[in-house]
Amino acid sequence: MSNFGDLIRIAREEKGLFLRQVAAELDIDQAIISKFERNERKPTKEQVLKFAKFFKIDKETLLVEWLSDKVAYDLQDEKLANKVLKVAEEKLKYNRQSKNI
Amino acid sequence: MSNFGDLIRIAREEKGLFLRQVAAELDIDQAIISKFERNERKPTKEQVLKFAKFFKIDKETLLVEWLSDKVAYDLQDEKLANKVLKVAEEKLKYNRQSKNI
DNA sequence: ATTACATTTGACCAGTTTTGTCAAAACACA
DNA sequence: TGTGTTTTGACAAAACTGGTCAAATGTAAT
Repeated sequence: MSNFGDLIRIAREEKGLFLRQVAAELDIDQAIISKFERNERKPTKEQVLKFAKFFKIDKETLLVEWLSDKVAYDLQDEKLANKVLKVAEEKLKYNRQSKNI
Repeated sequence: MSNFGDLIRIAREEKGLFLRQVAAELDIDQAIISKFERNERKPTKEQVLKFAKFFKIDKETLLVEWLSDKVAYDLQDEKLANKVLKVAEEKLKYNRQSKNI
């Protein structure tokens, strides 16, 4: 199962770059990027977009990876996770409809 | 579409109680409860359980309502919400399997 | 209109969590 | 061992949460 960290680590290695170089390019401390790659820290949305641009990864792909990591993390200890996801989906559907009246 | 705030407001009104009274009973400031009822603030998990107990609402029902509000809120501006939910579900499934090896 | 009471709002504080910075430690390997 | 990379951990700054309180607003009866 993929995750945000894997995606950016693989992308970096495919380009043969060091953390230091990516750090300089994106203006993010290399220690933080190291932590991103090991899923020890979650990036901000802005940072996700920086990575997508730099590594030419599809923006949506990376955002979905990042957001789903977050949701899965929030629900990891919840026995009710599946119910929660289903209800959340309904709520989002409902909200979209309400908005478009 | 229901939400946490509606559930506890309806429960309170069915019992004919004032915010002040619920506040005293649960030891939560009435201003905060007012905000919960209008979904202006999210309660903590402990508070959710307090409400469930006091109003005799099924614990799971209320927790699902609360957690799904939170997930839906996090994803409300995301066009990718549905993809995210699907991927998050897979991740949770995967994590549970990995744990039980 | 005034009173009495309930609810809502907003400003403020405190505590927690998140994010960024840095240098030292650990690792890899010639 | 020496060189360069990555990881770790301590620390501070910034952002976010949660609680408290009083004033403002809303509501209904007199």
